Formats: sequence, structure tokens, C-alpha cells
Amino acid sequence: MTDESAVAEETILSLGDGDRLSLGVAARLSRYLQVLIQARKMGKETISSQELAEYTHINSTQIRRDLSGFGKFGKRGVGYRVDSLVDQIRKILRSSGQHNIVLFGAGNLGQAIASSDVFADHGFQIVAIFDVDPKLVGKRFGDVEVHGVDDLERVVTDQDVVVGVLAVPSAAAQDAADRLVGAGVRIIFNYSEQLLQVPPDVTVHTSSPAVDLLYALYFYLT
Amino acid sequence: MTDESAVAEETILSLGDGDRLSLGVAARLSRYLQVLIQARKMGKETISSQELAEYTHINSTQIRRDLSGFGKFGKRGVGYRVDSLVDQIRKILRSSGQHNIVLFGAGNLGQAIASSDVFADHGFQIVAIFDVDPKLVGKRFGDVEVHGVDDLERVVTDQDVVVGVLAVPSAAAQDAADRLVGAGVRIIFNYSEQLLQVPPDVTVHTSSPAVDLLYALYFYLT
DNA sequence: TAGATTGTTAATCGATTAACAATC
DNA sequence: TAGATTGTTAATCGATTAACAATC
Repeated sequence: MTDESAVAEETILSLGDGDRLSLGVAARLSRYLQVLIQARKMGKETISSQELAEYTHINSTQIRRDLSGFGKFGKRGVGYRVDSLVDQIRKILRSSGQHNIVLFGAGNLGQAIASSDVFADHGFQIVAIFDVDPKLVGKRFGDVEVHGVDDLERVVTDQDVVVGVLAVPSAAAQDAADRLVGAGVRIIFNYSEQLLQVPPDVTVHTSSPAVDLLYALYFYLT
Repeated sequence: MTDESAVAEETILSLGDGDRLSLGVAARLSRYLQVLIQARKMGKETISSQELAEYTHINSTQIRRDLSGFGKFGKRGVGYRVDSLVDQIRKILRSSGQHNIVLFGAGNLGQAIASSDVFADHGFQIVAIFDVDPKLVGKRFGDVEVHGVDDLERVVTDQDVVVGVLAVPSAAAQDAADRLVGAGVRIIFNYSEQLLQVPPDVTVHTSSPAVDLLYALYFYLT
């Protein structure tokens, strides 16, 4: 694609605005970020590649290699400063800012999500919860108000929402997904395991705790 | 390791009881299984590698390759029979039977999990919910009773429980994890993002919806 | 200085992909 | 037969790992 002789130093150092990260690198950087944010919460100031490896199950050499591709972020004999590494990885993943998201479903699961800080911790602000049940409309969970589905398109447009989180039972998931897509959402996080039909320009991520367990159990049993 | 000339046909065909699967293969087989189980629920009888690829985001050649390593499960021009492929993969992953699990936390999240079929669909039966709040003890959610933590060790031992699911707030997660480990649980699925300290023989899987979103958003933004 | 940990190399292994004959 | 899709090959690319000099 690009002139090989020019690539070497140039591209590596400016990768922040250059080529796309590979799928693997982006996935791993995201996981480092998760651990770093938790570590920061716990008041940890520095972290070694070895510690990161323990929490992410990613080899420590791999971690140092991934990070050193973007700069010399660590200090030999000490490790990485947690807060500056958070900033660096956020820059690389272009996720420095806040992102507005909507939550669909105000049942037990929706309430649990709205009241937790799993999304807020990573810069995702839940701007509204939607539910088809009129009895729930107007209630508030964790500072977020429940809206009727008629408001969906307006909120998505006005608040520039790209991401929708689906917290409804399997049977209601496709309908809710259709509404989200119709309103303009482009990325769906699906807490049910329902297989969703969406247009090709929409991305679905499906939660799969049981699959993770199957996988863990296999290595426990063998 | 093994005599190379003997490996070729022999080992491949009997891999079910032979070597451990690689991490990658086990992870991918688990994901095929998730989609297959959903497809079966929807009444689908056959599925092509191309369809599996759309739902799993794994390349269709890779899928055919993974499967053909264990036998000729497909029919050319048709695809794979959903129900027999489910059985085959379960055999390969040694997850044909039922597995008893316990749920820790009977709040909104715990109630949502107990009432859903995400775990049951994959052969994980929730035998008990535990909570430190005495007011919740004795209640039932989705056919499962809430127990006090004093019962934990007895239930884990009697019911041969290996897996514990943590559905408590971050602040309570380490304490709950300690109790689970003390009772004999060896695999923990952590719905909070709290970093958990556990003995080396215990495996922790941490849920990370926000991380998945960061990753999806990166590819949306670039 | 002594100990710890990064950054980087070099070598290996597994994943990925395109392509296509086999065959349902 | 014609169309579809598997099973498999061969070639490439990226991930993984051990090892260690550099250096805090």
C-alpha cells in the first residue's frame, strides 16, 4: 500500500492520526484501559507490565510491545504511571471525550445498569432510558429519566447518540433493536443473547457471560 | 513432544480426549456454540459457515477450518445441521452435561440474571442465590431461593459447584469473592469491574461491556 | 551499587485469507 | 444439471515468547 522505505520510523511515531489499529491491538489496548481505570480508582500510582498481565491474562512482553509501539511510556525499574497511561491509551483509541449513550429497557437489568458506574467510568454517559411500559415513564434511576419510545428519535438526534444499550428480555430484543436503528443508533450492545438482524452499517456486540464460563470451565476440566 | 509421524491422522481424529485445545480454538468454538443455540431456539435447522461468520465476526474459512479439524460435520451445498453441531461442539468442549453454579447478590442485577435464561441455555443451573442482606433471604427469583452466606460452603460442597457469579456492587465485590473462594469456588464471573485478588488457582472473568463499546467505537470513528 | 522493569530483538508458532476442487 | 457450500491447500501475516541489554 504505502512506500515501504518511508513507513519505518515515520508511521510508527505518528500512528495516532495515521493508520487504523489492527483488531487485536485495539482489543488489547481497551483491556489495558479497563484495568488501568480500576487501578486508578484504587489509588495505584504506577503499574508494571507484569501486574497488567495478571489482570488481563495477556503476556507481559506483549503488553510492553503493544505500548512501546506508540512511545516510551514506562520507566525502567518502576513501571508505567497509571494516570498518564490512561490518557495515552485514550488518545490512541480516540476516546478521550465523553460519549452519550441511551439505554433501552427499565426493568431490573436496566435499573442495575443505570445505577452502576460501568459505563460512566469509561466516558459513556447515559442520557436517557427508554421503555415501552408507560407505567415506568417519568421514573428516575441513577439520575436518568425513563422516556417513552416516542422520544427516542429526538433524543438520539439532539444528543448525538451513536451507541444504544439493550437491556430487555430476548423476546423484545429485535423490536427494541429496530427502534434504536430507526432512530439513528449505529452501535448496539445487546445484553440478551437474541441474534439480531440489523443493517450492514450497524454493529452489534452481544454479551455472553455463559460463553466465557464455558471457555473457563474447559480449561478447568482439562 | 509426540512422535511426528504418528500424530497426523491419529491425534486429529481423537482430539476429543487427546490434547488440550489452544486458547483461540476453545474461544471460537464457544462463540459458535452461542450462535448455534440461539439459532436452534429460532427453529433454524441448518446453518452455513457464512451465516455463522456474520453473527460471530469470525471469518467463514476460519470456521470451516476449525470444525473440520474434528470431523466432517457439514454437507456441501447445504451447510451444518444446527442440532448435531451443537452436540459435537459440546462434546469437544466437554460441556455436554449440566453444571451447577451459584449467584452472589440478590439486588436488581442478581434478580435479572436469576430470571433470565442466559446461563440455563448453556447448561449452567443456578442452584442458589446468596446475599448478605437478611431481608432478602428466603425470597425466590426465577425459581431460585436466596440464602444467607452461612449456607454458602455447604451448598458449594453438596452441589459440587465450581463456578460463582458475582452480581454485587464494586465495593462489595472483593468480600463476596473471598467468601466464594473460601467456600471452594474455582471460577468467578465478575459483573462488577472491581479488580479482584484471588489465589492463583482461581480464575476470574470480568464483564466489560464498556470496553467492548470503546473498541466498537474506535472502528466506527476511523 | 543492586534490584527491578522497560524496550527491543529474533525466532517460532498459530491465525488468517484466497482460492478451488469435491460434492451435496 | 446448475448452484451452493464444504473441506483443504498453500501462502502470508500477525501474535507470542524468551532472552537480555539498557537504564531507572
